[in-house]
Amino acid sequence: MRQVDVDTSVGYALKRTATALRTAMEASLRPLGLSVPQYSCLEILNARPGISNADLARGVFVTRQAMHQLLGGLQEAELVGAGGEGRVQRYSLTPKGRRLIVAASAAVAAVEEQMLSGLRASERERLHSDLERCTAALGED
Amino acid sequence: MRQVDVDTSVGYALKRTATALRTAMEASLRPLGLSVPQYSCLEILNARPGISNADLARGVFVTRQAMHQLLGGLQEAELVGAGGEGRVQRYSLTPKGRRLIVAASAAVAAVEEQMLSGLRASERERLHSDLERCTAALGED
DNA sequence: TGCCGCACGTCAAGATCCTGACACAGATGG
DNA sequence: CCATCTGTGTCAGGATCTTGACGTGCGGCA
Repeated sequence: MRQVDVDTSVGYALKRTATALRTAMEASLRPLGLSVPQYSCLEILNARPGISNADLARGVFVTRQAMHQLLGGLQEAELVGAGGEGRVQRYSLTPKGRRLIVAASAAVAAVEEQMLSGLRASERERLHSDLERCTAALGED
Repeated sequence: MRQVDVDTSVGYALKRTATALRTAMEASLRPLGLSVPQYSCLEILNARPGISNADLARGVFVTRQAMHQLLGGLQEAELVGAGGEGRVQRYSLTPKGRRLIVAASAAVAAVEEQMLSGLRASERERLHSDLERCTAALGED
């Protein structure tokens, strides 16, 4: 029976890296008054305006309920606006939100650049490709 | 100013993979009655018997308080035992805990094998190396 | 047309984790 | 020898996320 070794396990390395990245992102976003889920929400909202609550939740990897109250806070801060015609509310960034996401995205890009500072461009693409292959392999139930 | 693109960002790919791995691990460990933090705790406890609460917390990437009540549940289930001489309690696996971690570790190893099924051995080592380089690059404040 | 499945939004409750705080043991340095 | 500091265990309190459930609208299909 195969076992798991903490030192050689790719899964543990993945968790370590993900945790370090999240910690660095939190520190980077704190001056802007944003948490990581809030930033993720704004980022996706910037890329896909008019998205619904449920689709947004899937993009940030949280439940619809969590996204719901997350959006409540962002609307309170006047960073996102809700404009829906039917039953489903469609959200988009306010001008204030658009200004903030530019700075936040740059801050996160700097963190990501620091994380990848030891890798060349070809190695970065290789890492990205490997990660997506792993995600795809886990997706097949 | 550089921005973040959801499709090409290594950070997002990292988050997607880590989330997929955690979800698969939860499904794999549920039949054994273990959550992911509980499994992580047992795994580290198996590798380093007699470890303290604080060291354990650092290994699982949670706070000491969270680890404290996590250990409470594991002691309730008689999977770990506490034997301390001084002020610091030293924890280790019970025979029951040792039996369970063997099965749990095998289940998690199977999930990890599925995740890496599309990569050859050399590619796996390469991925592991790249991830550790990223972690190291983020560690330098 | 009418029915049924499905996804969405939303409310309530519970669990998990974190922040803040306090007391205490052991190491360090005057 | 004593003061100080760091690390640890522990106790609330609060914030965040999840699970579970309910009502509603929308689209496929007989």
